[in-house]
Amino acid sequence: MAISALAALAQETRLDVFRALVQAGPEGLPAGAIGAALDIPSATLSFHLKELRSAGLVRCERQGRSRIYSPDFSITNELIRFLTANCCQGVDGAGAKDEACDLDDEAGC
Amino acid sequence: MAISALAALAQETRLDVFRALVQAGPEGLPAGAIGAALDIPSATLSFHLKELRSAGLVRCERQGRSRIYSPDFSITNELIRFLTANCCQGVDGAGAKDEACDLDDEAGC
DNA sequence: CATTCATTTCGATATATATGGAATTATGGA
DNA sequence: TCCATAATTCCATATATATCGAAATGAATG
Repeated sequence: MAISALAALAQETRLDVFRALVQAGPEGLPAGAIGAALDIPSATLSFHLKELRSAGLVRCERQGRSRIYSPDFSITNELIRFLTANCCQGVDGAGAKDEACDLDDEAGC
Repeated sequence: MAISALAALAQETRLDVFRALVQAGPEGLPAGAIGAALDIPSATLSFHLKELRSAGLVRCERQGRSRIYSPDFSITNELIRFLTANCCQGVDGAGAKDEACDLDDEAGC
């Protein structure tokens, strides 16, 4: 599960779409509205929505000629639990430095 | 930041490597030991370690002829904060269903 | 039933990622 | 200096992802 959820969110457009749906709340949004708001061509949007859907991050229901997409938080919550357990090991990590990650700190390595 | 961290973890081999490092703790592990433990060819491993490094998820320091990799939790912690804020919106989501995500629930959509 | 509107699928194309053998670059001894 | 070891880079190759116009599907409506 973790991999597919991570992969689904690891893409600019898709993350934008998902966040828009989170903002919209449980009511969700019709595909067209998402595309209009984020300026994404319909074919592209459809591709990404399918991706989000198959990762279980969004649900979809028909309403007239529209399709209403809405966020499903169960997977994100699982993901957060997974990351906390497997990738942090209780380490609370103080205050998240804002480094540029240049690859050349630590010089020689 | 979120995108690159998500992308770095959204890959089986890389997630395995990162988890191994988390398990190993702050002491870290030499590249060779990781490769041996997970049975990954050196070139492949090197590729993934670079990827993890450029996402800021691991640090690396020389020690003799080895290179010791260790987990850096600042980014994962940031990531968790990000997901909580942007992808959950306080919704606690009860108990994470374990559905198979077949794409064909909800029938027609 | 023809038309319009919302959205998806198809299909062509471009780009990015993953894999791993072979060559290369350190580094620590004998 | 020469050799073995540890790891990286180089390179060719395979596979997966992203993009988006055009065609197809499906529902509402006159």
